[in-house]
Amino acid sequence: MDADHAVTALGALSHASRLAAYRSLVQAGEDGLSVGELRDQLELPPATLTAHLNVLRAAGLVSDERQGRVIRVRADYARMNALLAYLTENCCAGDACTPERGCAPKPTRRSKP
Amino acid sequence: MDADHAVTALGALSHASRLAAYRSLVQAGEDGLSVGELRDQLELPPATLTAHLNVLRAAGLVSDERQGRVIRVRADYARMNALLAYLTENCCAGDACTPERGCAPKPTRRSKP
DNA sequence: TCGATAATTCCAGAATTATGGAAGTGTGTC
DNA sequence: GACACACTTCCATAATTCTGGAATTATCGA
Repeated sequence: MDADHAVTALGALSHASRLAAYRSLVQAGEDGLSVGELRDQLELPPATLTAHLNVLRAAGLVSDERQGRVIRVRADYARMNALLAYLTENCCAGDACTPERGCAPKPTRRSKP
Repeated sequence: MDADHAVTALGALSHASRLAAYRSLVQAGEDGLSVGELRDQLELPPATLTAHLNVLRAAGLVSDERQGRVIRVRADYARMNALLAYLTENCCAGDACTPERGCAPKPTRRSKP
């Protein structure tokens, strides 16, 4: 994950409809959801939903697979984890903060020695 | 963290200059950086940097404190962790995925019983 | 082949966001 | 007070993103 990819992914998620769609997919797990199921949940016109899905696709946050007439969409967990890791990379000036543990710098450590 | 706050935070980070600024602050740790230090790193005109900082401030991702003539800016780790948690909330249909561990659903589990 | 269903692309007007020069607000120093 | 410095606000232009109707593509079943 480099800066450009991160910006693209964050931009893709920074819209109420797209974030809602993405979260539904994350919560749906590996089976994902069909575009129609997403449409029912979000109540968006088809063209609008497709436009949003295209943004998520371009960002690599979801993948899809045609199954007959329906297209099944899934969240890409690897990419999500890479994004989360990027945001916290080398955080807190080495003060024992990791993506696993969360970031919480020690309460006191001023610059003056 | 609700959907609106998450969208605002993600939107704030979805810009190359703001993401770079935020990551610098995350990596700087609790001491943060002054606006001038950020300006030197990012090489942006003052008005442009201020506009970006205002977006990060409005999203609650950074806080600042005036110290004499300089303004010191810090990343808000609590808010960052809340955002990361929101993205992975209830993920993977309960298949043992947590923000701590990352999301990696089991390879096979189709819907058909 | 024909019709129905699922989803997409095309397109253009509406809305939002980005950029940075010029002017303004605090703050410290002489 | 007068000046320099650090940063902000104001504002107008430019650039990007959003939205959804209409037309199009793809698949399935009869």
